[in-house]
Amino acid sequence: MRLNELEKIRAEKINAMRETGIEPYPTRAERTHTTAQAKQAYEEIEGQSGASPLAVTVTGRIRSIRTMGKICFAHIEDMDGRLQLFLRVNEIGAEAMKFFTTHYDLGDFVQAEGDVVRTRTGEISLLVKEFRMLAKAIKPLPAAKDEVVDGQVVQHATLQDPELRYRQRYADLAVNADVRELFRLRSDVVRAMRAFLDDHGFLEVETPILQPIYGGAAARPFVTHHNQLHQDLYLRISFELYLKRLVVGGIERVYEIGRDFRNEGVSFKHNPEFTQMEFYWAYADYLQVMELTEQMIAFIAQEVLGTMQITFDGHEIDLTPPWKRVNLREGLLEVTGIDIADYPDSASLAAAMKAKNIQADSTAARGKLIDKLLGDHLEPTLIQPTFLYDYPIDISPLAKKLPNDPTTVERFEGFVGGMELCNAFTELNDPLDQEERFLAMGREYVEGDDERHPMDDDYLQAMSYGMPPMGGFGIGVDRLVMLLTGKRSIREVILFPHLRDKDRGEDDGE
RNA sequence: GGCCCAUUAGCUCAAUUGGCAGAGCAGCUGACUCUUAAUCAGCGUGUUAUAGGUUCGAGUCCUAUAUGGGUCACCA
Repeated sequence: MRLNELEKIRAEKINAMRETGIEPYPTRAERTHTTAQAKQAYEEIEGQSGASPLAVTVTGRIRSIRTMGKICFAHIEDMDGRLQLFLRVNEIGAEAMKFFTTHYDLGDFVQAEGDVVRTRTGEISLLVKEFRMLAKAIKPLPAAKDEVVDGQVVQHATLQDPELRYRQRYADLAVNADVRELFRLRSDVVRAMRAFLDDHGFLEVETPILQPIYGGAAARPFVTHHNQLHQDLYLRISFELYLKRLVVGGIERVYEIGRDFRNEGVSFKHNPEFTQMEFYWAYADYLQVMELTEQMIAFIAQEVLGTMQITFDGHEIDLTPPWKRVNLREGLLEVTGIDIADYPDSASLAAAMKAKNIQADSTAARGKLIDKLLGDHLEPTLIQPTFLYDYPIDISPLAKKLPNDPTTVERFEGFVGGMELCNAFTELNDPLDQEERFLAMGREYVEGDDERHPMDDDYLQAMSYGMPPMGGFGIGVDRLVMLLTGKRSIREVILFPHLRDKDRGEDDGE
């Protein structure tokens, strides 16, 4: 390990401690109270006359030290918060005081035992009788200093460099309490989502991440290889086809929360691996799924934030159901003046778009053009929660056609804050129709669009055994967390977002 | 992948038309028995991302590279 000047000084303290017979990395620690428990316990007995002193043992990381000759104040931080340690020569002796001030640094993990007291300025503190090093830090944490003004923590210097924050998330978490809070909230979101689905009779399952045939979404997969089986495998791009197999098997309400992998561009809203939740609901259609969706999101917001009013990207957003419902064709007509029903093929649609000065690739499929219109012109306007419904069939190969319109499928997407949040449809359960769609996809696949669906014979076989009508749903959990925390970058809500490898760069000819 | 911006001390940031690289925090030395961004006195810790180039002289100008950020393309 290469050490800089600061680190050498700390490493030297480790040696000095060992020389006096003190182990700076002891095997065990003791704790009777967290910092918050200690404070709470003290407040409960504080007023009582004749109460005996509250003796506690706490543990945590040293976040501040203020030495004042024969006394010393230091804050330690644990997962619950902070507690001030109050060391006095009167209490521990000059030798122990000297040892503390010369061997203990910011960032060290310590254990301290003593009585909880209130200092003259009113802060509940631990009057230390015994203290012990639990783990000596060699590297100084990135400087972070804050003060509490009117109950608000004001940060004066923090770790801000995004690269360092993402690559060394441990340091980010250690010094930025709001980051810890965000990931606690993320955990709350997932827990609330799970509770909602469990309460509605859904069974949580786990399906393969390594798949011989990928499918369920239009995305390029990661490829890997099983050595002993001499078999290429794909990291899943969605759970869809496996979860629907389970509905064939009789699991009428099923969901999975897990990781999807897509071998595509990285951006502020795309990470190569991201957390997805999908559920499938037998005997329901997309309208019922729509209702359940708005209830679920509202429930999660209420559970996690205590409100359905959120602020995202400067917009006040109200998640209270029911959400606005807009027919895709009508929505596009309103913002672009183009009625896609008037243009049944891609050539005429592309021409209509060009007539409106909208860039259009006339060789693209009609569905792709509609998707582009949607993404460029409609999506950014959908700030308040909105369901867009009824999508063109050619970008929805797993969704069921409208009973009276074979060009359109029963599909909706939910948008909030100008961002796509979820996607759902009435699932196609006709195996012959599905085979035709696969074949059509296969043709496009061969023609070079490597994001199209390969044929999945086993999935067709499953459907051939009989698949009940059902509604299906998928939501990007990371995006939901972005929405609920007001973060514009997906990297802020993923603990270890993907970053380029810093140590390479020479030998991988791009 | 294209374009734009950034990269200076452990952290946050300065540095005039190209002219000796410097502040706060933390760190080191000392003082201080109720501090809390503690205070006071002293100490500046650096391959200015990397490799070249222009120049008497480069943190500053030019080229390339790396990483990050933004944006466009891409993206159910």
